[in-house]
Amino acid sequence: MKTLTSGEIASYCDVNLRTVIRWIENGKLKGFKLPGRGNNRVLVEDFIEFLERHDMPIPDSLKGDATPSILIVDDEMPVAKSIQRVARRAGFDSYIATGGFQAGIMLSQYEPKVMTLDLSMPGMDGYSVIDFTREQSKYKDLKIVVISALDDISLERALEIGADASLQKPFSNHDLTMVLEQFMSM
Amino acid sequence: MKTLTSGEIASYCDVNLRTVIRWIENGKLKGFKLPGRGNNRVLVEDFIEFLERHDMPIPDSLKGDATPSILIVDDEMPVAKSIQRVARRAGFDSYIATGGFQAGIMLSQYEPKVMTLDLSMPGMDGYSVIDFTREQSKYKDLKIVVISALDDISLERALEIGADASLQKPFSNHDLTMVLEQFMSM
DNA sequence: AACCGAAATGTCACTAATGTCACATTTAAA
DNA sequence: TTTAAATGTGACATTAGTGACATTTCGGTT
Repeated sequence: MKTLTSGEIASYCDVNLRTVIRWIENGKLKGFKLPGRGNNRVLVEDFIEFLERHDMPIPDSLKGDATPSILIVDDEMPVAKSIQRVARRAGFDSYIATGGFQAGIMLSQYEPKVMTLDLSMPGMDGYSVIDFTREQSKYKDLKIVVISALDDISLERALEIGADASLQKPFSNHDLTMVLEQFMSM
Repeated sequence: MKTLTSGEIASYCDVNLRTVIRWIENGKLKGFKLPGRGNNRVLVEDFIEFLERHDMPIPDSLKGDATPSILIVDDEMPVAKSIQRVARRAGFDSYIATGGFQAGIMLSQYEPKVMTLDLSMPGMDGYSVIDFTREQSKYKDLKIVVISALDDISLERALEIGADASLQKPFSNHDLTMVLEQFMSM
């Protein structure tokens, strides 16, 4: 729940402070007032929404974490570690979840940019994970990379219901790197 | 009767600590002082009233405390629904998760006060869920109620590794109500 | 092109609120 | 008990809000 002052918004938009206050007064920009003399505060999310609504450029410093991460979901630790190595070599932070429950908590906690998902984890339906994630608008920007030893048809089905890429085991480090770099730079 | 420190309020409002103290001094925000040097404390309800009075956004983490909820983790929807009925009749809000992944996300998102957990869900190790949850200080106050058709020994083991109560299937609505009421009032 | 006028934005000075800093002291955690 | 983190305080530095007025912008008109 980070907020911005009218002054910060003024400098972000390269506009006079007076103008920002008028935007808020007119209801063009949603904000609220502190009890004292009524200094204005604007929620970052409201400001971003405002910028998008007016097709204004969004400053990098507002775009969330400076270091986007990767969540690796795989019950086989060796495999997970090897994915992590590739990720690290490409310069990305990553976390490993070896079960569905952990994956859910870590996804919610770290808000990674990319999630690699082993479709064939015992006792966990990868498809329903994709389904459930895609239902939540909160994760609409999350990229899901399905990794599995299953056949092509299974991978295609995963793509159909919302995965963004698929890799068949065994995958080449090069292919994985390409996919990660592509998604992490978006 | 939870209270907040001046520092917590400062970070909630994204305002300097000095300012919060001034608000309290001016009577704009109701609070009281500790005997020591007069460190400030503010009742959550007073703070919420203050936020509402000034049309300021109310942080999710405070809304949660206002209406503590229950997360029901069970893959069998009829069972989950029946637990939910009991919860509702006792006056509690509840959410249902039918898989580990969903459970993780919902736990993190709703921050329920109590989680009922079916130990014998296919393809999901209930013990590891308890283990993982207990490792995180964030969920140290979460009450875990294990519900299972397994034998006594399994239930006891669950209690040993961190569950707070156990109920054997089939459970009586009365027993469940008692457990829920006990934990929800803590 | 030049002109016009309304609406939006910028400027300025002044006052009040908020932030900063250093340091003593208390709390809470280990 | 020890130790690190949080809090309160005073003096002072910055920033924000306001009103009145100047200036720019931008569309339509000549």
